[in-house]
Amino acid sequence: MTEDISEIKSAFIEQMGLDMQTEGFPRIAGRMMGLLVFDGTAFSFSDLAIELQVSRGSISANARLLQNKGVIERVAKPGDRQDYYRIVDNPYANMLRGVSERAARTSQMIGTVMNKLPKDEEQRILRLRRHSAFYAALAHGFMTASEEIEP
Amino acid sequence: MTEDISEIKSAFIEQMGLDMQTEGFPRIAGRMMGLLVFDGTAFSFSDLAIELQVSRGSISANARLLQNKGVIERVAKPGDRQDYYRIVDNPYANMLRGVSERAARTSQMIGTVMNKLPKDEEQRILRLRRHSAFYAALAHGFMTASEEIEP
DNA sequence: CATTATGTTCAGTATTGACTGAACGTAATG
DNA sequence: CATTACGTTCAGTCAATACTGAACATAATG
Repeated sequence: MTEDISEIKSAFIEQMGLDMQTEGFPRIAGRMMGLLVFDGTAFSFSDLAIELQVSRGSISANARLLQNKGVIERVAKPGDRQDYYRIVDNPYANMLRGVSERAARTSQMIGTVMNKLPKDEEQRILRLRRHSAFYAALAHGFMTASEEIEP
Repeated sequence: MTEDISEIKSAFIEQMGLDMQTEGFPRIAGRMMGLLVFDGTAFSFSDLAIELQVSRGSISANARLLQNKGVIERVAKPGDRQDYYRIVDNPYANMLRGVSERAARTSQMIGTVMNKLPKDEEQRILRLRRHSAFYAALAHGFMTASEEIEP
């Protein structure tokens, strides 16, 4: 019943890679996150490259990406000048806040378009209002989810 | 203050195209949706091709895409054998349900991985549990948003 | 039946973006 | 100072995918 852990691990990592890819992120970013979530420990820059079997260039790019998203953080190890990365305490709330903000921005953008329309365009204004409300609801939903995770 | 409507319109359409593109959909699908939202009326197949300045092949592919997503619907006009498309009454709730289901599936996938781990892997199980909970919260957030829109 | 209108399919093209690997700059080490 | 370790950058490659346009199938029209 209990498979070899290393098999479970690599399956999980690959799955995370695919998931992130369908969400529009680079696959390597997903695999990197998967590795860090699964093991929980900090990995050095070069260990990441070895473990994930990718070039250092990719590690550099994707580590920065995940760091900017607030998903991983850089930590120092005394007596070692390599960069170490680990998953932050609650990566998910950070991610959600990001998505929520993007939705809110889109909602506002549509509101701006709406306000440019002459007053007598009632039907059109109504449609755009619904459209804007959709993104507002999205933003709200993400915020709710983020608070649910990190109360 | 009030710009020419056709300018607002094309700006809106292009913006929708870009937004959808960043969400991982074809740009034309976004523009098509933008046009249909902005005008609210049904467009014939060939009018869509003309208005959006794209090939009929693209209209065919993207209309099907949006139709499968429950965003637009095909309507018939008496005395005209062309296909007409219009935005459905509430496209947004449909979209949200789709995303919500995807998140729920991922949450379950992680749960499955979790259950394969031996019981003494407590820390790892805890990390995966949090991870799974994240996607569950996401799915829940989307559902909330969908209900908020379409009570 | 011949012609026209309509939508789909598919091969080819263009574009986008991820990834590699080598060159590079910088800082630590001896 | 020379060497080594490290991370970044960038040009080039590869793969995925959007889009076009022509060929096609189907059905309506005259």
